[in-house]
Amino acid sequence: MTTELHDYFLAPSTVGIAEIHLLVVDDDKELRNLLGDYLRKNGYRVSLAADGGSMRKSLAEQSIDLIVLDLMLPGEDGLVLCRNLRVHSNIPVIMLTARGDETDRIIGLEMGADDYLPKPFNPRELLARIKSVLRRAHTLPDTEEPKNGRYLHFAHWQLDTVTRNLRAKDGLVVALSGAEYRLLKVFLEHANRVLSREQLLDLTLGKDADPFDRSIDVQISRLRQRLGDNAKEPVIIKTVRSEGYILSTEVSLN
Amino acid sequence: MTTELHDYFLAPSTVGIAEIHLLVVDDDKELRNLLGDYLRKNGYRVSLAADGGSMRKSLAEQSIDLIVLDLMLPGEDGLVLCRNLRVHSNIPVIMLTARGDETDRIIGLEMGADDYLPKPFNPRELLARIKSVLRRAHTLPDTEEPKNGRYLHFAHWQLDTVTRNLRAKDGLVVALSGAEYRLLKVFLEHANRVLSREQLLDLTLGKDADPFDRSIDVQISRLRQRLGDNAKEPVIIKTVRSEGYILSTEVSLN
DNA sequence: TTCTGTTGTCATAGTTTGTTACAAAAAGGC
DNA sequence: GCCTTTTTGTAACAAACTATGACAACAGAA
Repeated sequence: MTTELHDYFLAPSTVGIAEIHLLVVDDDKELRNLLGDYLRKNGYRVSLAADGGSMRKSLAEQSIDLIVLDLMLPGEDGLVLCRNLRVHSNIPVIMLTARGDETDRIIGLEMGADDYLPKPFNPRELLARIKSVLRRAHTLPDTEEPKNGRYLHFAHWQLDTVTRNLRAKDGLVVALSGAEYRLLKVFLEHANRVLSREQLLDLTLGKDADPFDRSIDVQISRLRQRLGDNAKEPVIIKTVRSEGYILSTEVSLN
Repeated sequence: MTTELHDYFLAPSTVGIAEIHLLVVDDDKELRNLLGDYLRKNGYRVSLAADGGSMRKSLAEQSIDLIVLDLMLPGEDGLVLCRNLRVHSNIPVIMLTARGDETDRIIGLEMGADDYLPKPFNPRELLARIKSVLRRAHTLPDTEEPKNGRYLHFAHWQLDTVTRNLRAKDGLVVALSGAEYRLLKVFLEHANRVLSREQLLDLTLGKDADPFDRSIDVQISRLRQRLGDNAKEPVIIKTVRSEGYILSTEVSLN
């Protein structure tokens, strides 16, 4: 009896049963404590941070499920923090901002926030958004897409869900076929995890695996070519021998 | 009471994304109809359902933007329905419930409702919440898109059922032929759903499908040209290989 | 009638995707 | 090391599918 990788992915719902740990980052002490109390009263474990430094400290020491981040922070800007979070982890972020300005909202989402809440807000509203974002974030395997806003972020690549293009910030555009798009999307949704051919088939085509089906290999090969990833020394999608493939986001493509 | 000519000009009947389609699910017939009338008077398109069964039927047949769901339903419980909705779709839900009980509110949000309204409520309150939830749900960082040529978001269009013109908010008017009009109308009525060639033939011509009929393909091609949608990279009407076509209003669902 | 625009059919070209076959690479045994 | 087995990469082929120009039939208007 072997333990299959598959087993690890079947029950991420258990994550939701554990106590969920939020990190509230706001420089306004009163608001911070108020939020902390309110969220605790609603069943969350809550840590607080006043600035980017203590935020990083908390992140290093604890396992955080979601960050509530004020846009305006002394020292570092919330947007910068948010972008860094996006690049270095996939902890969901809800941004708070002083004005309900459309521009801010766009910027917030561009920077990779999972949701956005203009001050002043109703705490109930925040609660609802936290739940909603967590729901999306924890729907890891199968079915629904956690498309937050328009793009899926992959370092500084963006997968355009409308055109099915992959766009780099520098303007480079890569057109993908349907299958390539689905495959890459699945990888992005499960970044930094090994995905077996079985899983990939299931997640892209809803098909179950014929034990000797090489179609995934071929699609991987095609996708790598599109992404400019060399199979001999792949940087984006790596092969895990006899297990499957993994997309790694710990990659800088400069 | 006379109908004046100018009424026609002021309020041409239109089918479009602009018209938002609500589904009210409540077993109390009187309240249901009352709500329906009230919401229609306020500019929404409204469907009604008395129980979980007819709710599902409506959802299968029509493109619904938001559901107003009573907590207490005969047969299936509203909460269960709500949770199922959450799992299987992302249509926003506003829950109605008999008591203004805090517990219920929490439960409602737990189950994934986007908002919650205790009975008895002021219909204007419901209206406000509907707007608020829709605003949140439509959190598309959309509109301006590049670049070389026209890239219009489809939500900005309206199909005029009198003149059979397609009108853009910016004043642009596209005249459609009869077949194109019927086709687009069907797409709008079933936005964000994949429609098979068979269905499209049936819905536009009442014809059933000859398995080797390419006429839909040709009409799609013509419609795309009218809409400025490039077949290589369609934004409005996308091809779903071996399934059919889908009109997407989201800058999403894959 | 003639003219004009609409619509279905057909034919052709182009795209996408799974399968197969074989070479190359990796892992192990000796 | 060298040989064998297992696994992966991918070119090449084939099958399935889609896009659309061209044309003819048709309909309605002038």
